[in-house]
Amino acid sequence: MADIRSLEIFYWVAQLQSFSKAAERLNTTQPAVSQRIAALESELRVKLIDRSPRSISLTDKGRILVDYAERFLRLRSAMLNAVAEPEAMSGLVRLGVSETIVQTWLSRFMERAHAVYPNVVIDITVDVSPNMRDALVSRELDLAFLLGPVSEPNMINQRLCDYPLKFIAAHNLDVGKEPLSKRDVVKYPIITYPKTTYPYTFLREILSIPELGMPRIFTNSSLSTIVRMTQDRIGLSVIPPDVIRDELASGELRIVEAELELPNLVFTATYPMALEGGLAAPLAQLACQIANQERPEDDK
Amino acid sequence: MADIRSLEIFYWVAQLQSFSKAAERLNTTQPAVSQRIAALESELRVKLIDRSPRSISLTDKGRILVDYAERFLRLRSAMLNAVAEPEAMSGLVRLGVSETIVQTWLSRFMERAHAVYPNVVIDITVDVSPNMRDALVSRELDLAFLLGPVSEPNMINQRLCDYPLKFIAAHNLDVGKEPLSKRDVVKYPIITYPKTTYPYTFLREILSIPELGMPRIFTNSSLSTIVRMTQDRIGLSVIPPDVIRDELASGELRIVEAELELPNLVFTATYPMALEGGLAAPLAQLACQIANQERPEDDK
DNA sequence: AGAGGTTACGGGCAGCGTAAGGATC
DNA sequence: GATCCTTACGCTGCCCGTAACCTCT
Repeated sequence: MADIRSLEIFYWVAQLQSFSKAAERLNTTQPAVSQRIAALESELRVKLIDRSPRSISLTDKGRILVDYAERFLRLRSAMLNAVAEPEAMSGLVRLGVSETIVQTWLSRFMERAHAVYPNVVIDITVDVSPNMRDALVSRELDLAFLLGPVSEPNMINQRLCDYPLKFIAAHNLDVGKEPLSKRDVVKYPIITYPKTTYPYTFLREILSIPELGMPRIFTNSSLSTIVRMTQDRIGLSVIPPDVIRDELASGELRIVEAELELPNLVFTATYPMALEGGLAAPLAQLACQIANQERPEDDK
Repeated sequence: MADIRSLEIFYWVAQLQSFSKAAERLNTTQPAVSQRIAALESELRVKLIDRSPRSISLTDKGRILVDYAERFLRLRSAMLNAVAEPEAMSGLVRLGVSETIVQTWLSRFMERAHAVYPNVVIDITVDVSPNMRDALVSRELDLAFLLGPVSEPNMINQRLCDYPLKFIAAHNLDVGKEPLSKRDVVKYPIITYPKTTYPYTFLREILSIPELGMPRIFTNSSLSTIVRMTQDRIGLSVIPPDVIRDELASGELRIVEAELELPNLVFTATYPMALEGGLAAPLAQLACQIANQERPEDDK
């Protein structure tokens, strides 16, 4: 009676405003969801959901129950974190990751995560931060490592790491020895993150010189392509040096000093409150450790 | 996973420090309890209970889990009270009742309770208050209507009703017209509640007259027997007039005024916090209404 | 016709109760 | 031997998934 699983299912139906989406989210079938909700309603002797053919909405009692369901899920998370061994944690976490993180410490994170939580399946999606922000809000992601805090209610942001942005050039691109002025910089095409992201908008703003018109900024959603383009001397790229540590070490690429003040990229682990299983919080914690620990070269 | 039923069972095992007692309490068999606990332990990958052959004790993790289990049960109660129709409530409530209550408004309470919560089974035990206090502490009762607040931690007391104590005599017992002095009173045997109860100890205290020795106090755990003894002119009884409303109305018994200050009997509905199902709290609430509503004669 | 929810049906498995086993006093 | 928990085993009933159905756009 009053099974917690039913409440979890009801919670997701309420969140996603759809039986079928909830079924997908919970890795089950739509009839199963339908049945659980029906059972819950008959058990409580209360109608919880108004089924209009085209969309569903919660009744008053339903709205109250969502609140309780959320408290149940939170309590379960807290309980599992408090008493269960990590091996006991299981489930699927939909993790969104910014490509910058992929190029730096994601693999280390995945290793550790799998070691600590061997029974947790992590589903990774690589995308740009604005998309992931939307996906978090619409509950398509459980957790994301992305750029900047997400200032939505019910979102928890945990700071992971700061990466400075630098101008990067191929070793054989002649850019002189002195720090570049703004006018020097705009002689080259600039290669950086996609238009929807903060680095792009910032560069577009700061590099605008009225007499010269728009700077040439090439964007690419694939970091490795940006790196490749830089190696091919297409232009200067603006990325964190941390993602090209190998190329810097081998001298293939180098940092070009400039007189421009570039902001740091701040990454956060962001997740909605009250997630089922409570996997998001400990994984964010783990990511925080990984992101701030010594670099792998120090291990050897 | 992390079924609330398992937590409920674990909670009772912890409370009663016994698998078999928990099984009895939950209307199931001892192997079923054993199995649930084993499943819980393997699910959390944690040992929860130290099984010594002669007694069991909780591990550290077990102690933490009891706390969470209690919070789950409380949350479930709150949820059911908030969203469920009363008909959805079901289960067994072990109710202890003082005989005074039986003689006054218990039947009305049972009627209403059955009307509002048709699927709740109430198991009534009539006993004296000190026994019920022990039974509450040892969790053999879920709820009791008894004398005075029970000042135990984790017990909730809700005031139900005050009944004045009076000296009662048979109509044909000659006791004069004037209010009786203490010396008048002790000429008669006094018939009242059992030795373990507050009225007895109070009377024994107040009626002690050094020159005359101990007053004769007959005690009886059956109120109706006390009434019968009073009718049979064995002596004066000290009981609340409310329990003999019919006999007073018919003139068979009468109140005898005395110069003694007798305390009121204060009844409370008392139950341990964090009970499963959340039935105790609403039933106590209902009892409070019944106990304070107009008397049945006013209905007609 | 297609999206979205309900109803019908069959199979798998969890959980319960009965019964037997084992350990300690 | 008595008490108390565990293990073994068969059965019931729940829950899930497949599939057919309904309804509204």
